[in-house]
Amino acid sequence: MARRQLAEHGSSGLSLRAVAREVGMVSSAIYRYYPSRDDLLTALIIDAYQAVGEAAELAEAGVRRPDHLGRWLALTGAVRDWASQHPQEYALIFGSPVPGYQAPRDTVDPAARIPLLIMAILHDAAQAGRPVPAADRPMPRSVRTDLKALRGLLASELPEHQLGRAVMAWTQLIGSISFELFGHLHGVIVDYQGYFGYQMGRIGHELGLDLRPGTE
Amino acid sequence: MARRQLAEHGSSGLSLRAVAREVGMVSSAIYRYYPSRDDLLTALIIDAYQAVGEAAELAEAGVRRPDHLGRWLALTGAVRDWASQHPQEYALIFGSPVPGYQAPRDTVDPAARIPLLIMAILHDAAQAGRPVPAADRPMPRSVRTDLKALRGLLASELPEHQLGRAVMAWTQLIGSISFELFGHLHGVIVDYQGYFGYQMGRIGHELGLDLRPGTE
DNA sequence: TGTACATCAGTGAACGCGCGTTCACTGATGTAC
DNA sequence: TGTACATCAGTGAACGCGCGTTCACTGATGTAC
Repeated sequence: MARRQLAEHGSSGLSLRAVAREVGMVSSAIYRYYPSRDDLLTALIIDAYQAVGEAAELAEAGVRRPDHLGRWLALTGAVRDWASQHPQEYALIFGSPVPGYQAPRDTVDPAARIPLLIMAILHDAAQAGRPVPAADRPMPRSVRTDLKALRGLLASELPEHQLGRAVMAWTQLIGSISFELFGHLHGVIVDYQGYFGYQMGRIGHELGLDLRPGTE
Repeated sequence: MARRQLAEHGSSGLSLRAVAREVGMVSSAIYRYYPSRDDLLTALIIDAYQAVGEAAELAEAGVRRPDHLGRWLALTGAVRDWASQHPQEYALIFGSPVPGYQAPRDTVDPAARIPLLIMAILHDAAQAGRPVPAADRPMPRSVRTDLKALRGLLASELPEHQLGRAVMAWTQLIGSISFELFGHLHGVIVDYQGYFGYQMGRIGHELGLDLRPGTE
């Protein structure tokens, strides 16, 4: 019961007592469900990753499969929307790490949901015959090694420089949302949504998602 | 005295009592220098912005003026170095906002130091005859308006799309450092420094900092 | 169908801790005559 | 050169608060016979 309530409610404050308050229980009752604060925190973090991942997947799934740029834009827009609707949960997963808390392995898979979705779009684009933009500059050997390992992990066929672009795109997506949410563009950008869309369009362009298929 | 000690010491913990401990005073002594925790926090934030700004300026100033890409790489490398040497201070200014704290106007100027330096590099590059990359996609009217206002503020002559790229580059710089520092690339990237340099090189390339002068 | 007991979900008081803030104070340093 | 007083930098005890955690408990629900 309370577990479901927790899952539905989400966390607006991240202390054990705040969570208890939110679900209308006394703080000690939480210990019926989680052995300690850190375990509660882990559950909240996993919940948040799943929630944002689901939002992204849902939006992305609503776009025609061959429209790869559209899928990228839907995904990124959904992440931004989710973040602005759940700023506390967003900060919990993408803000400063909680001091003294070490994330366990269980958080890894949920955290990978969105990056995997991005990779899937790039994969589909290549599969559909969309040319992968050429490498525009030399990549250091060590970076190539890291990205080769990643490619093995994903069983992907994309070239390293395209995987590098994907990791950059994922970094930029979260970096951009954090900058907006944490107020670093205050006084510079007024139409955040417009600026975000423009940015993500440019990144999608760099990923080659708007290139005509079969032009390689 | 204690003020200087504070300035030299920096903040490794951000609570008033932690700062007092660090400078070897009793917590109440802090009130001799700052009327409240929020004022202390403001001072620490300004200090941190100035410190990272100074590190960036110093590194950038060490590069030959015509080497615009080198200046960008020096600047970004210095910010990353500073961040990894002062993770707490970095999180204070670029991590999740402190709950209940509202940054006053005094933080605006120090916070603008690095973005202004980035703009200066782009300005110098254009001045030196380096062609500014053409706009590659249409920019929404609202974004154009925001960037025009920014251009007025800076008394700059750069075209809007180049200013947009500059804001993106600034966002990417901090986004990339945060991703590394907050552990989001754990297990994916091993050689963080190499990957960071590669990334910043690509961004400098997109800014046109490696284009031959006079080729426009 | 009724009684006896076990399981379960949650309560409420208490603990020790670090926090921001206040207040009366102490003792060293500087200034006036 | 010596005394009297003001200023200053920092001390130490105390406050109320929210935190994570413990513990003995209560009362509702489920199961056995």
